[in-house]
Amino acid sequence: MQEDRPVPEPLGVRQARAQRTREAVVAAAAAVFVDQGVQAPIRDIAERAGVGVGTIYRHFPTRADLVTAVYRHQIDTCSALAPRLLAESASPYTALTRWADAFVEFLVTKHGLGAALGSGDPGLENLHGLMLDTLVPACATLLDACTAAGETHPDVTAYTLMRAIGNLCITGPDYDRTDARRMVAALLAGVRRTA
Amino acid sequence: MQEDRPVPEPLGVRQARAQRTREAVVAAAAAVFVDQGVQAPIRDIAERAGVGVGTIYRHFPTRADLVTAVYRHQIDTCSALAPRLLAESASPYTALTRWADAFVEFLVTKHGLGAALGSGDPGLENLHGLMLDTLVPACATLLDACTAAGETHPDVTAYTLMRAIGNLCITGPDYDRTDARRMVAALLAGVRRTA
Amino acid sequence: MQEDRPVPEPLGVRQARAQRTREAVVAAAAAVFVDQGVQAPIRDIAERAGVGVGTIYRHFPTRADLVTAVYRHQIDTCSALAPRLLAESASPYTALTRWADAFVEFLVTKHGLGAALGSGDPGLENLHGLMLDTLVPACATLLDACTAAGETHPDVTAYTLMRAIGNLCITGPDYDRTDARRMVAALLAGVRRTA
Amino acid sequence: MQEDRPVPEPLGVRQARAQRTREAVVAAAAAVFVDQGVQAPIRDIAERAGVGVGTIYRHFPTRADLVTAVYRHQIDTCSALAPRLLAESASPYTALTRWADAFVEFLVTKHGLGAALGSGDPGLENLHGLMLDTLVPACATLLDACTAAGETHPDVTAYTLMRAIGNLCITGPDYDRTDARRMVAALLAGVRRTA
DNA sequence: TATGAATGAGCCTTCATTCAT
DNA sequence: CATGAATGAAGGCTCATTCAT
Repeated sequence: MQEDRPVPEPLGVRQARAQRTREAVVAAAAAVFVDQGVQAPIRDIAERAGVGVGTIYRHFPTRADLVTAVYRHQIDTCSALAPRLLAESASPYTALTRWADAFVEFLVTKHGLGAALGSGDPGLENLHGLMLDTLVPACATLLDACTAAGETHPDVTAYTLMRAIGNLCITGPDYDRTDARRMVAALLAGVRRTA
Repeated sequence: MQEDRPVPEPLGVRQARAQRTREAVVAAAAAVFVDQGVQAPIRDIAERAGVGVGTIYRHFPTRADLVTAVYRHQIDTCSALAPRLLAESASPYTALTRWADAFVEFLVTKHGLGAALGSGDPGLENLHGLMLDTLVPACATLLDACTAAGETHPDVTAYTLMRAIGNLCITGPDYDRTDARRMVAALLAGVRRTA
Repeated sequence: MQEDRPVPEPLGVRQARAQRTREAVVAAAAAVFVDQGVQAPIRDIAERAGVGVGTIYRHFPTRADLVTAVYRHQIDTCSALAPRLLAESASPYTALTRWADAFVEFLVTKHGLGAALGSGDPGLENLHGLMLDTLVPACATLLDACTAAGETHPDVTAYTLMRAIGNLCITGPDYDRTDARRMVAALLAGVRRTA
Repeated sequence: MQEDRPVPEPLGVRQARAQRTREAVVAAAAAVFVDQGVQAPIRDIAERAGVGVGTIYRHFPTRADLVTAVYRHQIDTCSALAPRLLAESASPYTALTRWADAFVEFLVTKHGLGAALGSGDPGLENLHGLMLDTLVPACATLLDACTAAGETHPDVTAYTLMRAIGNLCITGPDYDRTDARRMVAALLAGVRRTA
């Protein structure tokens, strides 16, 4: 007595359309976040995406869901970079600096994310958690290798280092990405163990 | 039922009262900023100060004016510390690290100020300007001395360094003042020229 | 060193104005409640009162506060009626029926209050509490006297009776105040102990 | 990539499936009404029934249609009870009280229906009409018999009585079904003509 | 000067309803 | 027939800001 689904195939069509809508929302949100920061009104995002506010809420019940979606892909990419660099680089510390370069590049091109991470804003805990779950382990891989090789001080944790790098990437009119890069480089130089 | 005006007060008395009101507002704002951050509702500050909201607007037309007033004294103190440390310390770099310690101490005890500085929030430009006008020269005094002594890289500007330190002092649940101190120390170690 | 209040008298003027505003809001709310019920949009009430929504929220932080204010006076009046009727009437039961008449009259002229009382709507607990605190004791005075005189069944509580009367006063197109009065009369006849 | 239509189903099969869907919706609605009242969101009902919201709108264009469908069967049962009780009972009044007991039982176990009936909510007129068309005649059968036997006051109409009973069955935290039963019994006692 | 009542723009969120597939 | 994504009107609530007294 099997249930024969009345509409088996057309579902894919609708799902595809919904997926496109979802992506349009994410793209619009990313753009608006650059302009206005992650606290931008939902309505602005909806308008930019050309959808109704209800559509945003359907796909992303909370603001944090949307923020997370916007940055997830890039966070994953950044995370996946760590083991690759570790394998390719001459030393763990070199890998760490290269990875930090990539992380900085990611942060400074995502205006507002750094501030979002540091804001402690409730409702952005998902994003915070995402960072913790993906980037911190990636960073830890590199840092542990450095520590094992005696290249860095052992009392610096991956989380603290990432948070510090994130903070250093909060740019503004008189402190641009070049400054951020230079300061991050200095920070890494500072944690290097002078053997 | 005529209005019987009381004897008009001497001008000095009125001004003194206004000054006291102003100080009460600043004190209340400082307390509220610690609890709620610099974006706290004006009304909360007014209530804490025991004045009407209009009074706050009279004394501080913009929020930035209030934020600035709250931190001005401490900023001045911090600024005045620089030449003293330079005179007392064995080397310019030592003076710089000590001064940074004091600056970090100031920032991490002022919940939300670090974030305010880094937020790029329009309306907080006054505070930004205050930093520029007082702390940057103070920091520059030390940094220039370091550079002159060949202790630091010459391509690090006082403004950039201050901004970086400010960012590193944006604390949170998992990144406290101890972490901030350690990261600032690492940053300064990183800008030191290894002669 | 006494604080001499700078503005002692004008306060009364403003307070009087605020009081008038408050009363205008209550009057508008009463009218709107008749038209739309107690769940009417706050904006509608504000428009009817000729004030901004903020003014409503200033005076009545919750909807229940407003509902309560609308009916408080009449509830108090109704409550105060009970001892008077008890003193004037030939028997406690007569007093009870007269008081019920007054209560019914109050309810049926306040379209929506009966439904509000019976709705169990959270947020209207204040009103419920007001009823409990003022009308139930008034009713109990009469009912206890009846019971003491052996005129009514002792297992009917004042609260239950009031609630029942309230329910019977939920009128509609085909069940008007005349019907409500008749049904309440029948109910009271039913609780009368046939000696 | 041509659409390969499956063999078209016989009409009867499709209709049967539609009927099952309809019944699933009614069952889900009944359950949701108990939990949330008759104003529950349509989506909640659709989810509980495992269908899309569009399906509900197809079968029941208005909310009242759905409410009506949910209670129709029980209303019919209750209605059919009247002549049976009249035949079985010792007196018309006894039949009336027994029928009222059944009606009360129906109402108090259907959370929210009593309030729905008394709310005067436009859009629930269908339900109102259903009551009028089926229950009122049933009640009238009994009431007319009572009046003819001189057991009740002739000026109480069946509609008014039913409405009153319905109102008395609006229960809440402090007025439960036991109270409702007692009050209905009192009401009926009150309309009894003391010969 | 100080007050604080009043204003209303603005944001959030829910949900009834439509319609293309 | 069934689906459920999309829409957008509607209502709640907050708070910066003004201004008459």
